[in-house]
Amino acid sequence: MPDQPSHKDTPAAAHGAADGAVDGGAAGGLRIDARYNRERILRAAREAYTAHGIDVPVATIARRAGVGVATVYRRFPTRASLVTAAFSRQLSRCAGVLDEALADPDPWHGFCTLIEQVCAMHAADRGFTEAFLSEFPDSGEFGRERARADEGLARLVRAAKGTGKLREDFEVSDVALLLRANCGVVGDSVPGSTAASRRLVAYFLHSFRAEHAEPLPPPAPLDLPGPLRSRDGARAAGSGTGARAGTKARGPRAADQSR
Amino acid sequence: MPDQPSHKDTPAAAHGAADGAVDGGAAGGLRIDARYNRERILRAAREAYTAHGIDVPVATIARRAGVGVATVYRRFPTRASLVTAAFSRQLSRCAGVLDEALADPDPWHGFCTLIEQVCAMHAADRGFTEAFLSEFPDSGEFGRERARADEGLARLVRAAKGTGKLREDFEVSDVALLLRANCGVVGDSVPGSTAASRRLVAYFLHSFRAEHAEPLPPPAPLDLPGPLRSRDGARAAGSGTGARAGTKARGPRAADQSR
DNA sequence: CGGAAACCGGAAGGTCCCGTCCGTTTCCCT
DNA sequence: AGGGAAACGGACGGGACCTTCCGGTTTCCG
Repeated sequence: MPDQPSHKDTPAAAHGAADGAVDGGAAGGLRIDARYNRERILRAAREAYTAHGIDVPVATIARRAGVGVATVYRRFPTRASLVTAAFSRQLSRCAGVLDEALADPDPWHGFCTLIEQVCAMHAADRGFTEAFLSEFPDSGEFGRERARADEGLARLVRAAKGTGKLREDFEVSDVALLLRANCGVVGDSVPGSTAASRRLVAYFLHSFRAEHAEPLPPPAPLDLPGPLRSRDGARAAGSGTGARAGTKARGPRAADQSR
Repeated sequence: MPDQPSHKDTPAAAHGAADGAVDGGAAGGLRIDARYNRERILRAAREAYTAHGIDVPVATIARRAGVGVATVYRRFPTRASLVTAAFSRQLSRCAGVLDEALADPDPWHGFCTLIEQVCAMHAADRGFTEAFLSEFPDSGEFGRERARADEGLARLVRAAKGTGKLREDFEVSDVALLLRANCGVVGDSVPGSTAASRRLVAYFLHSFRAEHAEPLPPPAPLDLPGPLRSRDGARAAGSGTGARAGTKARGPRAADQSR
Protein backbone atom coordinates (compact mmCIF):
# COMPACT_ATOMS: atom_id res chain seq x y z
CA MET A 1 0.00 0.00 0.00
CA PRO A 2 2.33 2.68 -1.19
CA ASP A 3 -0.43 5.03 -0.42
CA GLN A 4 -0.51 4.76 3.30
CA PRO A 5 2.04 2.23 4.57
CA SER A 6 0.25 1.95 7.86
CA HIS A 7 1.90 -1.34 8.62
CA LYS A 8 -1.01 -2.73 10.53
CA ASP A 9 -4.56 -2.26 9.40
CA THR A 10 -4.05 -2.11 5.68
CA PRO A 11 -5.75 1.11 4.70
CA ALA A 12 -6.87 -0.62 1.58
CA ALA A 13 -10.21 0.87 0.74
CA ALA A 14 -9.46 3.96 2.75
CA HIS A 15 -9.44 6.62 0.09
CA GLY A 16 -7.38 5.41 -2.83
CA ALA A 17 -7.94 8.22 -5.32
CA ALA A 18 -4.84 10.13 -4.34
CA ASP A 19 -2.26 8.46 -6.51
CA GLY A 20 0.22 10.91 -7.98
CA ALA A 21 -1.05 10.62 -11.53
CA VAL A 22 -4.55 10.20 -12.84
CA ASP A 23 -6.34 7.30 -11.24
CA GLY A 24 -9.72 7.16 -12.83
CA GLY A 25 -10.91 4.01 -11.14
CA ALA A 26 -9.97 2.09 -8.06
CA ALA A 27 -6.30 1.26 -7.97
CA GLY A 28 -6.05 1.65 -4.23
CA GLY A 29 -5.22 -1.40 -2.17
CA LEU A 30 -3.78 -3.31 -5.07
CA ARG A 31 -0.63 -5.30 -4.86
CA ILE A 32 2.11 -3.41 -6.61
CA ASP A 33 2.39 -5.91 -9.45
CA ALA A 34 -1.34 -5.65 -9.95
CA ARG A 35 -1.22 -1.89 -9.94
CA TYR A 36 1.62 -1.96 -12.42
CA ASN A 37 -0.30 -4.24 -14.74
CA ARG A 38 -3.41 -2.18 -14.41
CA GLU A 39 -1.47 0.80 -15.64
CA ARG A 40 -0.02 -1.14 -18.54
CA ILE A 41 -3.46 -2.37 -19.52
CA LEU A 42 -4.88 1.11 -19.47
CA ARG A 43 -2.04 2.44 -21.56
CA ALA A 44 -2.38 -0.35 -24.10
CA ALA A 45 -6.13 0.16 -24.22
CA ARG A 46 -5.81 3.89 -24.76
CA GLU A 47 -3.33 3.40 -27.57
CA ALA A 48 -5.37 0.72 -29.28
CA TYR A 49 -8.66 2.58 -28.94
CA THR A 50 -7.24 5.84 -30.15
CA ALA A 51 -5.76 4.22 -33.21
CA HIS A 52 -8.33 1.61 -34.14
CA GLY A 53 -11.54 2.44 -32.32
CA ILE A 54 -13.20 0.83 -29.35
CA ASP A 55 -13.96 -2.43 -31.11
CA VAL A 56 -10.46 -3.75 -30.64
CA PRO A 57 -10.73 -7.21 -29.09
CA VAL A 58 -9.82 -7.48 -25.44
CA ALA A 59 -7.28 -10.17 -26.29
CA THR A 60 -5.37 -7.73 -28.46
CA ILE A 61 -5.14 -5.21 -25.68
CA ALA A 62 -4.04 -7.90 -23.26
CA ARG A 63 -1.30 -9.00 -25.62
CA ARG A 64 -0.04 -5.50 -26.20
CA ALA A 65 -0.06 -4.93 -22.47
CA GLY A 66 1.94 -8.09 -21.94
CA VAL A 67 -0.66 -9.74 -19.73
CA GLY A 68 -3.21 -12.49 -20.04
CA VAL A 69 -6.84 -11.94 -20.86
CA ALA A 70 -7.88 -13.00 -17.40
CA THR A 71 -5.85 -10.22 -15.89
CA VAL A 72 -7.67 -7.64 -17.92
CA TYR A 73 -11.03 -9.06 -16.94
CA ARG A 74 -10.08 -9.25 -13.29
CA ARG A 75 -9.30 -5.56 -13.24
CA PHE A 76 -12.09 -4.47 -15.57
CA PRO A 77 -15.03 -6.83 -15.24
CA THR A 78 -16.33 -6.00 -18.66
CA ARG A 79 -15.32 -4.53 -21.97
CA ALA A 80 -17.38 -1.47 -21.33
CA SER A 81 -15.75 -0.79 -18.00
CA LEU A 82 -12.35 -0.88 -19.67
CA VAL A 83 -13.45 1.58 -22.29
CA THR A 84 -14.90 3.85 -19.67
CA ALA A 85 -11.74 3.71 -17.61
CA ALA A 86 -9.56 4.30 -20.63
CA PHE A 87 -11.35 7.49 -21.54
CA SER A 88 -11.98 8.89 -18.10
CA ARG A 89 -9.03 11.21 -18.63
CA GLN A 90 -10.39 12.70 -21.77
CA LEU A 91 -13.70 13.07 -20.07
CA SER A 92 -12.31 15.10 -17.24
CA ARG A 93 -10.37 17.15 -19.72
CA CYS A 94 -13.70 17.94 -21.33
CA ALA A 95 -15.05 18.95 -17.97
CA GLY A 96 -12.01 21.12 -17.43
CA VAL A 97 -12.50 22.83 -20.76
CA LEU A 98 -16.08 23.54 -19.86
CA ASP A 99 -15.02 25.08 -16.57
CA GLU A 100 -12.55 27.30 -18.37
CA ALA A 101 -15.24 28.36 -20.78
CA LEU A 102 -17.52 29.26 -17.92
CA ALA A 103 -14.75 31.31 -16.38
CA ASP A 104 -14.12 33.26 -19.55
CA PRO A 105 -15.11 36.90 -19.16
CA ASP A 106 -16.58 36.78 -22.67
CA PRO A 107 -19.16 33.97 -22.69
CA TRP A 108 -19.34 33.92 -26.47
CA HIS A 109 -15.61 33.52 -26.73
CA GLY A 110 -15.73 30.83 -24.07
CA PHE A 111 -18.49 29.07 -25.96
CA CYS A 112 -16.52 29.06 -29.21
CA THR A 113 -13.39 27.86 -27.49
CA LEU A 114 -15.26 25.06 -25.80
CA ILE A 115 -16.73 23.82 -29.05
CA GLU A 116 -13.43 24.04 -30.83
CA GLN A 117 -11.51 22.21 -28.16
CA VAL A 118 -13.93 19.38 -27.66
CA CYS A 119 -14.29 18.83 -31.37
CA ALA A 120 -10.54 18.83 -31.75
CA MET A 121 -10.29 16.18 -29.08
CA HIS A 122 -12.71 14.01 -30.97
CA ALA A 123 -10.90 14.57 -34.22
CA ALA A 124 -7.67 13.44 -32.65
CA ASP A 125 -8.99 10.30 -31.04
CA ARG A 126 -11.13 7.87 -32.90
CA GLY A 127 -11.84 5.80 -29.86
CA PHE A 128 -13.07 8.75 -27.85
CA THR A 129 -15.47 9.62 -30.61
CA GLU A 130 -16.88 6.12 -30.68
CA ALA A 131 -17.09 5.88 -26.93
CA PHE A 132 -18.86 9.20 -26.83
CA LEU A 133 -21.44 8.08 -29.34
CA SER A 134 -21.76 4.64 -27.94
CA GLU A 135 -24.60 4.03 -25.59
CA PHE A 136 -23.14 2.02 -22.79
CA PRO A 137 -21.15 4.74 -21.08
CA ASP A 138 -24.50 6.12 -20.01
CA SER A 139 -24.29 4.90 -16.56
CA GLY A 140 -21.20 5.09 -14.50
CA GLU A 141 -18.66 7.81 -14.83
CA PHE A 142 -19.77 9.07 -18.20
CA GLY A 143 -23.32 9.47 -17.01
CA ARG A 144 -22.48 11.35 -13.88
CA GLU A 145 -20.15 13.77 -15.62
CA ARG A 146 -22.82 14.41 -18.16
CA ALA A 147 -25.33 15.69 -15.68
CA ARG A 148 -22.87 18.29 -14.51
CA ALA A 149 -21.94 19.13 -18.07
CA ASP A 150 -25.54 19.68 -19.09
CA GLU A 151 -26.02 22.14 -16.31
CA GLY A 152 -22.84 24.06 -17.03
CA LEU A 153 -23.56 24.11 -20.72
CA ALA A 154 -26.99 25.55 -20.16
CA ARG A 155 -25.48 28.33 -18.09
CA LEU A 156 -22.85 29.06 -20.70
CA VAL A 157 -25.42 29.23 -23.47
CA ARG A 158 -27.59 31.56 -21.46
CA ALA A 159 -24.67 33.83 -20.78
CA ALA A 160 -23.60 33.83 -24.42
CA LYS A 161 -27.08 34.79 -25.48
CA GLY A 162 -26.96 37.54 -22.94
CA THR A 163 -24.10 39.19 -24.77
CA GLY A 164 -26.22 39.30 -27.90
CA LYS A 165 -23.68 37.37 -29.90
CA LEU A 166 -25.30 33.96 -29.78
CA ARG A 167 -28.58 33.82 -31.65
CA GLU A 168 -31.69 33.74 -29.53
CA ASP A 169 -33.21 30.62 -31.03
CA PHE A 170 -30.13 28.57 -30.25
CA GLU A 171 -30.92 25.52 -28.16
CA VAL A 172 -28.65 23.66 -25.83
CA SER A 173 -29.46 20.56 -27.81
CA ASP A 174 -27.77 22.18 -30.76
CA VAL A 175 -24.48 21.50 -29.06
CA ALA A 176 -25.33 17.84 -29.20
CA LEU A 177 -26.22 18.30 -32.83
CA LEU A 178 -22.83 19.81 -33.51
CA LEU A 179 -21.03 17.14 -31.56
CA ARG A 180 -22.78 14.34 -33.38
CA ALA A 181 -22.11 16.04 -36.67
CA ASN A 182 -18.48 16.33 -35.78
CA CYS A 183 -18.34 12.67 -34.88
CA GLY A 184 -19.75 11.89 -38.28
CA VAL A 185 -17.06 13.94 -39.96
CA VAL A 186 -14.35 12.45 -37.85
CA GLY A 187 -15.79 8.96 -37.88
CA ASP A 188 -13.14 6.89 -39.51
CA SER A 189 -9.48 7.40 -39.00
CA VAL A 190 -9.18 9.54 -42.06
CA PRO A 191 -5.91 11.46 -42.10
CA GLY A 192 -7.48 14.86 -42.69
CA SER A 193 -10.15 14.50 -40.06
CA THR A 194 -8.68 17.27 -37.98
CA ALA A 195 -8.83 19.75 -40.81
CA ALA A 196 -12.32 18.63 -41.71
CA SER A 197 -13.44 19.04 -38.14
CA ARG A 198 -12.01 22.53 -37.95
CA ARG A 199 -13.82 23.57 -41.06
CA LEU A 200 -17.05 22.05 -39.84
CA VAL A 201 -16.80 23.92 -36.58
CA ALA A 202 -16.09 27.17 -38.37
CA TYR A 203 -19.20 26.78 -40.48
CA PHE A 204 -21.28 26.04 -37.43
CA LEU A 205 -20.00 28.82 -35.28
CA HIS A 206 -20.62 31.21 -38.13
CA SER A 207 -24.26 30.23 -38.31
CA PHE A 208 -24.62 30.37 -34.54
CA ARG A 209 -23.95 34.10 -34.53
CA ALA A 210 -26.94 36.28 -33.82
CA GLU A 211 -26.34 38.79 -36.59
CA HIS A 212 -28.08 38.00 -39.86
CA ALA A 213 -29.72 34.98 -38.29
CA GLU A 214 -32.63 33.50 -40.17
CA PRO A 215 -35.49 31.33 -38.96
CA LEU A 216 -34.65 27.72 -38.18
CA PRO A 217 -36.66 24.53 -38.21
CA PRO A 218 -37.51 23.29 -34.72
CA PRO A 219 -34.89 21.29 -32.85
CA ALA A 220 -35.27 17.56 -32.47
CA PRO A 221 -36.28 16.04 -29.16
CA LEU A 222 -32.68 15.00 -28.89
CA ASP A 223 -30.43 14.98 -25.96
CA LEU A 224 -26.68 14.92 -25.80
CA PRO A 225 -25.09 12.00 -27.60
CA GLY A 226 -24.64 9.90 -24.52
CA PRO A 227 -27.97 8.69 -23.17
CA LEU A 228 -30.00 8.42 -26.30
CA ARG A 229 -32.98 6.22 -26.89
CA SER A 230 -33.95 3.70 -24.30
CA ARG A 231 -34.37 0.93 -26.84
CA ASP A 232 -33.52 -2.52 -25.62
CA GLY A 233 -31.46 -0.94 -22.93
CA ALA A 234 -29.92 -3.93 -21.21
CA ARG A 235 -26.89 -5.51 -22.79
CA ALA A 236 -25.04 -2.64 -21.18
CA ALA A 237 -22.42 -4.88 -19.70
CA GLY A 238 -22.86 -8.46 -20.80
CA SER A 239 -23.48 -9.74 -24.29
CA GLY A 240 -19.89 -9.32 -25.26
CA THR A 241 -20.02 -7.64 -28.57
CA GLY A 242 -21.26 -4.60 -26.75
CA ALA A 243 -20.27 -2.00 -29.25
CA ARG A 244 -20.50 -3.95 -32.43
CA ALA A 245 -23.10 -2.46 -34.62
CA GLY A 246 -25.17 -5.39 -35.72
CA THR A 247 -26.01 -8.18 -33.38
CA LYS A 248 -28.35 -6.05 -31.36
CA ALA A 249 -30.60 -5.20 -34.23
CA ARG A 250 -32.08 -8.65 -34.39
CA GLY A 251 -35.60 -8.55 -35.64
CA PRO A 252 -38.67 -9.31 -33.60
CA ARG A 253 -38.33 -12.91 -32.51
CA ALA A 254 -36.30 -15.92 -33.44
CA ALA A 255 -39.21 -18.03 -34.58
CA ASP A 256 -41.09 -15.11 -35.95
CA GLN A 257 -41.86 -16.53 -39.32
CA SER A 258 -40.23 -19.85 -38.73
CA ARG A 259 -40.38 -20.74 -42.37
CA MET B 1 -25.31 -20.81 -65.12
CA PRO B 2 -28.56 -18.93 -64.90
CA ASP B 3 -26.78 -16.19 -66.66
CA GLN B 4 -26.31 -17.87 -69.99
CA PRO B 5 -28.63 -20.86 -70.27
CA SER B 6 -26.70 -22.11 -73.23
CA HIS B 7 -29.11 -24.88 -73.94
CA LYS B 8 -30.26 -23.13 -77.07
CA ASP B 9 -30.55 -19.46 -76.70
CA THR B 10 -33.28 -18.52 -74.29
CA PRO B 11 -33.77 -14.75 -74.49
CA ALA B 12 -32.23 -14.75 -71.08
CA ALA B 13 -29.25 -12.45 -71.01
CA ALA B 14 -30.58 -10.52 -73.93
CA HIS B 15 -31.17 -7.25 -72.14
CA GLY B 16 -32.51 -8.09 -68.73
CA ALA B 17 -32.76 -4.58 -67.31
CA ALA B 18 -36.24 -4.04 -68.62
CA ASP B 19 -38.25 -5.77 -65.94
CA GLY B 20 -41.15 -3.43 -65.48
CA ALA B 21 -40.03 -2.35 -62.01
CA VAL B 22 -36.58 -1.50 -60.81
CA ASP B 23 -34.10 -4.23 -61.54
CA GLY B 24 -30.83 -3.11 -60.13
CA GLY B 25 -28.91 -6.27 -60.85
CA ALA B 26 -29.29 -9.22 -63.18
CA ALA B 27 -32.65 -10.87 -62.81
CA GLY B 28 -32.88 -11.76 -66.45
CA GLY B 29 -32.88 -15.41 -67.45
CA LEU B 30 -33.96 -16.60 -64.03
CA ARG B 31 -36.56 -19.22 -63.54
CA ILE B 32 -39.72 -17.55 -62.40
CA ASP B 33 -39.57 -18.97 -58.90
CA ALA B 34 -36.02 -17.73 -58.60
CA ARG B 35 -36.93 -14.31 -59.83
CA TYR B 36 -39.83 -14.18 -57.40
CA ASN B 37 -37.60 -15.12 -54.52
CA ARG B 38 -34.99 -12.62 -55.57
CA GLU B 39 -37.60 -9.92 -55.32
CA ARG B 40 -38.72 -11.09 -51.91
CA ILE B 41 -35.15 -11.14 -50.69
CA LEU B 42 -34.52 -7.62 -51.88
CA ARG B 43 -37.67 -6.36 -50.29
CA ALA B 44 -36.86 -8.04 -46.98
CA ALA B 45 -33.32 -6.71 -47.11
CA ARG B 46 -34.48 -3.18 -47.77
CA GLU B 47 -36.93 -3.30 -44.90
CA ALA B 48 -34.44 -4.77 -42.50
CA TYR B 49 -31.62 -2.44 -43.47
CA THR B 50 -33.80 0.62 -43.32
CA ALA B 51 -35.00 -0.23 -39.87
CA HIS B 52 -31.95 -1.76 -38.23
CA GLY B 53 -28.93 -0.86 -40.31
CA ILE B 54 -26.83 -2.89 -42.69
CA ASP B 55 -25.45 -5.16 -40.02
CA VAL B 56 -28.56 -7.29 -39.90
CA PRO B 57 -27.49 -10.93 -40.26
CA VAL B 58 -28.15 -12.55 -43.58
CA ALA B 59 -30.07 -15.29 -41.83
CA THR B 60 -32.57 -12.77 -40.53
CA ILE B 61 -33.21 -11.40 -43.97
CA ALA B 62 -33.59 -14.88 -45.36
CA ARG B 63 -36.13 -15.75 -42.71
CA ARG B 64 -38.14 -12.60 -43.25
CA ALA B 65 -38.07 -13.26 -46.96
CA GLY B 66 -39.31 -16.77 -46.37
CA VAL B 67 -36.35 -18.44 -48.03
CA GLY B 68 -33.29 -20.31 -46.92
CA VAL B 69 -29.91 -18.75 -46.40
CA ALA B 70 -28.47 -20.60 -49.34
CA THR B 71 -30.97 -19.00 -51.64
CA VAL B 72 -29.84 -15.57 -50.61
CA TYR B 73 -26.21 -16.46 -51.19
CA ARG B 74 -26.95 -18.03 -54.55
CA ARG B 75 -28.46 -14.80 -55.76
CA PHE B 76 -26.09 -12.44 -53.97
CA PRO B 77 -22.67 -14.05 -53.59
CA THR B 78 -21.76 -11.91 -50.65
CA ARG B 79 -23.24 -9.70 -47.98
CA ALA B 80 -21.87 -6.63 -49.63
CA SER B 81 -23.45 -7.41 -52.96
CA LEU B 82 -26.81 -7.72 -51.27
CA VAL B 83 -26.41 -4.38 -49.60
CA THR B 84 -25.39 -2.77 -52.84
CA ALA B 85 -28.33 -4.27 -54.66
CA ALA B 86 -30.73 -3.27 -51.92
CA PHE B 87 -29.75 0.37 -52.10
CA SER B 88 -29.31 0.76 -55.82
CA ARG B 89 -32.74 2.35 -55.95
CA GLN B 90 -31.89 5.03 -53.45
CA LEU B 91 -28.71 5.65 -55.29
CA SER B 92 -30.43 6.33 -58.56
CA ARG B 93 -32.91 8.49 -56.72
CA CYS B 94 -29.96 10.54 -55.54
CA ALA B 95 -28.73 10.78 -59.08
CA GLY B 96 -32.18 11.90 -60.16
CA VAL B 97 -32.28 14.58 -57.51
CA LEU B 98 -28.93 15.83 -58.71
CA ASP B 99 -30.19 16.02 -62.26
CA GLU B 100 -33.19 17.99 -61.13
CA ALA B 101 -30.94 20.35 -59.25
CA LEU B 102 -28.83 20.88 -62.33
CA ALA B 103 -31.94 21.63 -64.33
CA ASP B 104 -33.14 24.23 -61.86
CA PRO B 105 -33.05 27.71 -63.36
CA ASP B 106 -31.74 29.03 -60.05
CA PRO B 107 -28.56 27.07 -59.24
CA TRP B 108 -28.53 28.20 -55.64
CA HIS B 109 -32.07 26.99 -55.15
CA GLY B 110 -31.18 23.75 -56.89
CA PHE B 111 -28.18 23.38 -54.64
CA CYS B 112 -30.22 23.86 -51.49
CA THR B 113 -32.90 21.48 -52.65
CA LEU B 114 -30.35 18.84 -53.47
CA ILE B 115 -28.76 19.02 -50.05
CA GLU B 116 -32.09 18.97 -48.32
CA GLN B 117 -33.40 16.02 -50.25
CA VAL B 118 -30.35 13.86 -49.94
CA CYS B 119 -30.04 14.55 -46.26
CA ALA B 120 -33.69 13.77 -45.80
CA MET B 121 -33.18 10.45 -47.52
CA HIS B 122 -30.41 9.61 -45.14
CA ALA B 123 -32.43 10.69 -42.16
CA ALA B 124 -35.24 8.41 -43.21
CA ASP B 125 -33.13 5.35 -43.86
CA ARG B 126 -30.57 4.20 -41.41
CA GLY B 127 -29.26 1.52 -43.70
CA PHE B 128 -28.68 3.92 -46.53
CA THR B 129 -26.66 6.12 -44.26
CA GLU B 130 -24.48 3.25 -43.16
CA ALA B 131 -24.06 1.93 -46.67
CA PHE B 132 -23.10 5.38 -47.81
CA LEU B 133 -20.46 5.73 -45.14
CA SER B 134 -19.25 2.21 -45.44
CA GLU B 135 -16.26 1.67 -47.62
CA PHE B 136 -17.00 -1.41 -49.61
CA PRO B 137 -19.52 0.06 -52.01
CA ASP B 138 -16.58 1.83 -53.58
CA SER B 139 -16.37 -0.42 -56.48
CA GLY B 140 -19.35 -1.61 -58.38
CA GLU B 141 -22.45 0.40 -58.79
CA PHE B 142 -21.79 2.86 -56.03
CA GLY B 143 -18.42 3.74 -57.43
CA ARG B 144 -19.56 4.32 -60.95
CA GLU B 145 -22.47 6.49 -59.93
CA ARG B 146 -20.15 8.52 -57.81
CA ALA B 147 -17.92 9.57 -60.66
CA ARG B 148 -20.88 11.02 -62.45
CA ALA B 149 -22.14 12.64 -59.28
CA ASP B 150 -18.82 14.32 -58.61
CA GLU B 151 -18.83 15.86 -62.01
CA GLY B 152 -22.41 17.10 -61.78
CA LEU B 153 -21.86 18.43 -58.31
CA ALA B 154 -18.85 20.42 -59.40
CA ARG B 155 -20.89 22.00 -62.15
CA LEU B 156 -23.73 22.82 -59.80
CA VAL B 157 -21.40 24.42 -57.29
CA ARG B 158 -19.75 26.50 -59.99
CA ALA B 159 -23.12 27.69 -61.22
CA ALA B 160 -24.29 28.52 -57.72
CA LYS B 161 -21.20 30.56 -57.09
CA GLY B 162 -21.87 32.30 -60.38
CA THR B 163 -25.12 33.69 -59.01
CA GLY B 164 -23.22 35.25 -56.16
CA LYS B 165 -25.31 33.47 -53.59
CA LEU B 166 -22.92 30.67 -52.73
CA ARG B 167 -19.78 31.88 -51.00
CA GLU B 168 -16.67 31.92 -53.13
CA ASP B 169 -14.48 29.88 -50.82
CA PHE B 170 -16.94 27.00 -50.82
CA GLU B 171 -15.37 23.76 -51.92
CA VAL B 172 -17.04 20.78 -53.50
CA SER B 173 -15.59 18.70 -50.70
CA ASP B 174 -17.73 20.70 -48.31
CA VAL B 175 -20.69 18.77 -49.61
CA ALA B 176 -18.99 15.62 -48.41
CA LEU B 177 -18.39 17.35 -45.12
CA LEU B 178 -22.06 18.14 -44.80
CA LEU B 179 -23.12 14.66 -45.80
CA ARG B 180 -20.83 13.04 -43.29
CA ALA B 181 -21.99 15.44 -40.63
CA ASN B 182 -25.55 14.57 -41.44
CA CYS B 183 -24.80 10.88 -41.19
CA GLY B 184 -23.37 11.52 -37.75
CA VAL B 185 -26.53 13.28 -36.67
CA VAL B 186 -28.74 10.63 -38.15
CA GLY B 187 -26.53 7.75 -37.16
CA ASP B 188 -28.66 5.74 -34.85
CA SER B 189 -32.31 5.17 -35.32
CA VAL B 190 -33.22 8.00 -33.05
CA PRO B 191 -36.83 9.00 -33.50
CA GLY B 192 -36.15 12.69 -34.01
CA SER B 193 -33.37 12.19 -36.51
CA THR B 194 -35.38 13.79 -39.28
CA ALA B 195 -35.92 16.95 -37.32
CA ALA B 196 -32.30 17.03 -36.26
CA SER B 197 -31.16 16.60 -39.82
CA ARG B 198 -33.37 19.42 -40.99
CA ARG B 199 -31.97 21.74 -38.41
CA LEU B 200 -28.44 20.74 -39.25
CA VAL B 201 -29.02 21.43 -42.91
CA ALA B 202 -30.55 24.79 -42.14
CA TYR B 203 -27.51 25.79 -40.11
CA PHE B 204 -25.20 24.70 -42.88
CA LEU B 205 -27.03 26.32 -45.74
CA HIS B 206 -27.10 29.51 -43.77
CA SER B 207 -23.35 29.56 -43.43
CA PHE B 208 -22.90 28.63 -47.08
CA ARG B 209 -24.44 31.89 -48.19
CA ALA B 210 -22.05 34.42 -49.63
CA GLU B 211 -23.35 37.41 -47.71
CA HIS B 212 -21.62 38.07 -44.41
CA ALA B 213 -19.23 35.22 -45.07
CA GLU B 214 -16.13 35.10 -42.92
CA PRO B 215 -12.78 33.43 -43.55
CA LEU B 216 -12.68 29.67 -43.15
CA PRO B 217 -9.97 27.24 -42.25
CA PRO B 218 -8.71 25.24 -45.23
CA PRO B 219 -10.69 22.21 -46.30
CA ALA B 220 -9.41 18.75 -45.57
CA PRO B 221 -7.90 16.63 -48.32
CA LEU B 222 -11.12 14.72 -48.09
CA ASP B 223 -13.22 13.32 -50.83
CA LEU B 224 -16.84 12.32 -50.81
CA PRO B 225 -17.73 9.74 -48.19
CA GLY B 226 -17.50 6.82 -50.57
CA PRO B 227 -13.94 6.11 -51.61
CA LEU B 228 -12.04 7.26 -48.62
CA ARG B 229 -8.61 6.17 -47.57
CA SER B 230 -6.97 3.30 -49.36
CA ARG B 231 -6.01 1.63 -46.13
CA ASP B 232 -5.97 -2.12 -46.20
CA GLY B 233 -8.22 -1.96 -49.20
CA ALA B 234 -8.96 -5.54 -50.16
CA ARG B 235 -11.64 -7.26 -48.20
CA ALA B 236 -14.00 -5.51 -50.60
CA ALA B 237 -16.20 -8.49 -51.24
CA GLY B 238 -15.07 -11.53 -49.32
CA SER B 239 -14.06 -11.62 -45.70
CA GLY B 240 -17.62 -11.75 -44.50
CA THR B 241 -17.45 -9.26 -41.72
CA GLY B 242 -17.26 -6.58 -44.34
CA ALA B 243 -19.03 -3.85 -42.49
CA ARG B 244 -18.44 -4.83 -38.93
CA ALA B 245 -16.45 -2.19 -37.19
CA GLY B 246 -13.82 -4.00 -35.20
CA THR B 247 -12.24 -7.16 -36.45
CA LYS B 248 -10.31 -5.42 -39.17
CA ALA B 249 -8.41 -3.23 -36.78
CA ARG B 250 -6.30 -6.09 -35.55
CA GLY B 251 -2.95 -4.88 -34.39
CA PRO B 252 0.37 -5.53 -36.11
CA ARG B 253 0.94 -9.23 -35.93
CA ALA B 254 -0.36 -12.19 -34.04
CA ALA B 255 2.90 -13.07 -32.36
CA ASP B 256 4.02 -9.52 -32.12
CA GLN B 257 4.90 -9.46 -28.50
CA SER B 258 4.06 -13.01 -27.76
CA ARG B 259 4.53 -12.38 -24.10
C1' DC C 1 -45.70 -35.85 -70.23
C1' DG C 2 -40.96 -36.98 -68.89
C1' DG C 3 -36.39 -35.91 -67.68
C1' DA C 4 -32.66 -32.86 -66.59
C1' DA C 5 -31.10 -28.51 -65.31
C1' DA C 6 -31.98 -25.01 -62.08
C1' DC C 7 -33.56 -24.25 -57.44
C1' DC C 8 -34.41 -24.74 -52.59
C1' DG C 9 -33.61 -25.10 -47.49
C1' DG C 10 -31.39 -26.91 -43.46
C1' DA C 11 -27.28 -28.22 -41.52
C1' DA C 12 -22.45 -28.16 -41.15
C1' DG C 13 -17.68 -25.93 -41.44
C1' DG C 14 -14.84 -22.26 -40.13
C1' DT C 15 -13.84 -17.53 -37.64
C1' DC C 16 -13.97 -14.37 -34.21
C1' DC C 17 -14.79 -12.80 -29.73
C1' DC C 18 -16.40 -12.29 -24.81
C1' DG C 19 -15.98 -13.75 -20.27
C1' DT C 20 -14.80 -17.67 -16.78
C1' DC C 21 -12.08 -21.58 -14.62
C1' DC C 22 -8.29 -23.45 -12.39
C1' DG C 23 -3.60 -24.80 -11.57
C1' DT C 24 0.67 -22.05 -10.93
C1' DT C 25 3.47 -18.02 -9.61
C1' DT C 26 4.42 -13.77 -7.06
C1' DC C 27 4.07 -10.61 -3.37
C1' DC C 28 3.40 -9.24 1.51
C1' DC C 29 3.21 -9.82 6.29
C1' DT C 30 4.70 -12.14 10.30
C1' DA D 1 12.36 -17.42 6.03
C1' DG D 2 7.85 -19.13 5.17
C1' DG D 3 2.98 -19.48 4.54
C1' DG D 4 -1.15 -17.78 2.71
C1' DA D 5 -3.67 -14.56 0.05
C1' DA D 6 -3.73 -12.17 -4.21
C1' DA D 7 -2.61 -12.18 -8.93
C1' DC D 8 -1.42 -14.43 -13.28
C1' DG D 9 -2.22 -16.63 -17.77
C1' DG D 10 -3.65 -20.11 -20.97
C1' DA D 11 -7.34 -22.90 -22.14
C1' DC D 12 -12.25 -23.55 -22.42
C1' DG D 13 -17.27 -22.92 -22.91
C1' DG D 14 -20.79 -20.36 -25.25
C1' DG D 15 -22.67 -17.41 -28.86
C1' DA D 16 -22.94 -15.01 -33.38
C1' DC D 17 -22.04 -14.84 -38.07
C1' DC D 18 -20.73 -15.70 -42.87
C1' DT D 19 -20.48 -19.07 -46.44
C1' DT D 20 -20.61 -23.66 -48.47
C1' DC D 21 -22.48 -28.43 -49.14
C1' DC D 22 -25.80 -31.77 -50.37
C1' DG D 23 -29.97 -34.37 -50.96
C1' DG D 24 -34.70 -33.39 -52.19
C1' DT D 25 -38.02 -30.45 -55.23
C1' DT D 26 -39.79 -27.47 -58.94
C1' DT D 27 -39.78 -25.55 -63.38
C1' DC D 28 -39.42 -25.65 -68.23
C1' DC D 29 -38.21 -27.40 -72.89
C1' DG D 30 -39.15 -30.65 -76.28
